[in-house]
Amino acid sequence: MNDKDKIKKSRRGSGAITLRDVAKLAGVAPITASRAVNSPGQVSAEVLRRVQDAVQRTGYVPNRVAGGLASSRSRLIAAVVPSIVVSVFVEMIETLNNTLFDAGYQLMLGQTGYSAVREEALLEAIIGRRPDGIFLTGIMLSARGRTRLLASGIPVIETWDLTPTPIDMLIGFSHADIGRTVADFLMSKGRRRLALVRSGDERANRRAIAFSEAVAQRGLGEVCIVNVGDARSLKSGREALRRILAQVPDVDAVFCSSDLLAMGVMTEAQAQNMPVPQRLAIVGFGDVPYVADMVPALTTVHINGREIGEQAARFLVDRAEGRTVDRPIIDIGFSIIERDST
Amino acid sequence: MNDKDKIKKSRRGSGAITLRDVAKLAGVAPITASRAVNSPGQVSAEVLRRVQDAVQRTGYVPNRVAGGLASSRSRLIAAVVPSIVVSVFVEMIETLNNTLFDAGYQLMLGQTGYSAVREEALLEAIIGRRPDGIFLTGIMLSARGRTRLLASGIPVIETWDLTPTPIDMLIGFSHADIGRTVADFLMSKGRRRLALVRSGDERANRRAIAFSEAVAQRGLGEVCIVNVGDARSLKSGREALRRILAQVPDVDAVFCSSDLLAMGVMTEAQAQNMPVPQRLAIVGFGDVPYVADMVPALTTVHINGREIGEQAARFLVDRAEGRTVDRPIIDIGFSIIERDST
DNA sequence: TTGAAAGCGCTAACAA
DNA sequence: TTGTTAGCGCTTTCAA
Repeated sequence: MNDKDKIKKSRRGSGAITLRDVAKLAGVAPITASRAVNSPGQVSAEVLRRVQDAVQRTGYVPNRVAGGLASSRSRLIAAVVPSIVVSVFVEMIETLNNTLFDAGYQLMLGQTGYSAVREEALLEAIIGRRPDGIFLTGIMLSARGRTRLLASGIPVIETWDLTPTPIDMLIGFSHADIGRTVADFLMSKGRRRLALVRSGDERANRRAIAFSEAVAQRGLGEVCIVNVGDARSLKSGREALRRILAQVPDVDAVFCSSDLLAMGVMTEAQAQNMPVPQRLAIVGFGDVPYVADMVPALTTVHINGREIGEQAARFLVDRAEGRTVDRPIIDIGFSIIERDST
Repeated sequence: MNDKDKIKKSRRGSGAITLRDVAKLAGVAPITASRAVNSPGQVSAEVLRRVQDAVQRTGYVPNRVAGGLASSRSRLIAAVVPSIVVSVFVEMIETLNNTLFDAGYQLMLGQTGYSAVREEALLEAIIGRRPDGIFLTGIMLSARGRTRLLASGIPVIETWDLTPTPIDMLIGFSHADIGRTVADFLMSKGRRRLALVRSGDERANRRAIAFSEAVAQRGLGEVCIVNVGDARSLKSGREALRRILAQVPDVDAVFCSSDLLAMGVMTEAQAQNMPVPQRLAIVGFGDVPYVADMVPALTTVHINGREIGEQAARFLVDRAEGRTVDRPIIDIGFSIIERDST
């Protein structure tokens, strides 16, 4: 077959090998070549061989953009995350990405940086790409955002929180429950002067409120709360403990919004010769891998990010392929992993 | 204008609002509506107003997939990372993502999990999506991979390493230089019994070799090297120090492949009552944010991941928009940040 | 400044 | 099993 050179380049287009080129080389119609590539079972052995041969010789890679346009299936899933630097989300995204990839989907990543303006722009960019599904970290609070997502008709999964009114699917857990449970846990250990270090976001706020209420209910008075805002660093944890000690010198337990803040509190406690857990109990949030191996090992709230990512991927793929998801609202819960810091 | 309801749904397609619908509503041709949306300056004020009004009323979001197919510009950049769980890459990816987004590009993320098979599949999936650029963490070593990338004609940037034969653009630094420099640094501090804890990858290997050679040149004998493979956890750092101590009880300095491993070594040293830095000096790699605030603060090799991400984004966008990049091969260097652990 | 025509590269629908 | 036709929703090209 020496008609290989017949391939002509048109004035438009990328100039790359197309399905037409492959079909011509194999001596079949484009649609037959398409079937040979995408559903080999539908095609005779002879045709399959010839097409595969042509693909080999040309180095043809199917253009999924064109395929997506024709079939209205992009095989693209978009994920919205506040920031991948926040390690508590990283394993979730990794698992989401890998599970999707194994199912033949690609992940498009968007970061809001906890900014509403950016989130708005991101949503527009995402919907414009017509992904087969959208993964949201957290609940979509903005009414405009909800409306747009609903109008787009794209399957959406909200995560990392609970709400009675999800846009579509949901996998999360109760932040209020966590606040309450950790407070009860610490009080059951005999701690009486509780403090809390929180980041600025809404979910941390709800944990903080529930924590305070649980403490108030037992008549242990006000909880000293330090809000570190966006700064989710070890350093801000250290500073936070200093601020707490200035206000409540006899503090005996601190619940932190993240494991990193907890490490900061622990570092500062050690620097100030306050033995952990004897003098000060510390509870983190997230259970990132390394906190189990610190000395002392950190007690923390475990969130199964991998399971959220995997389950979300499965839901999104099911919906993308036209299957209905029967129980698409899941409370995945949480657990307190008790280690040496309490 | 009550011809809004004239919009008919064809049997194919997603059923979403299209540019045609908007054009019809505004009483102009589709191409005019396209210009009003994409280059408002090319259109009369009256037309602009009518089209914008129609966009508002319909909630139209342009389909970038179709636009991309027509213009052969997807405004998508693909990034290949070993794993986003490895924190040393996270800031780079975050910055890459944000810089691209601000320039109007979306990031598609792919993880190889350090697996060659996965990398191969990922490359195929990526090229099939015809992104306007490809970001690679590391150098593409596989010949097949290089060939495919070259054949695709897509701008490629390799990072995090140096090579005389990049596929296209490159931003990196020398791992051999790092190994040598850290060895010299430790020896200049009077350390004589050096050890090294490394992960399994090729770049860590090159740092290790150069480190050993520099030590051998000064006649200080064999360096004890522990390879922890894929396990980049704090725990494996702890185990590694135990193994080193079994072989070289009088070890006085350890260079680690990552800050996390270094934290593990430090944790184990504290657990064994070996004062850091008096008895044992520790050097990490990566300078992830929190190691500056630990006690003792970690001396480490700083890699400017944010700059790599930002510069790479700029290069890729330049090339995507048809500009040529004049010096597309950059050695970004590294630095040793001296803190309390040495 | 505006528009008509002709694709981009692929697949759904229908027919043979 | 294979092929023909007609789009998917947009933009390029060329013309008015």
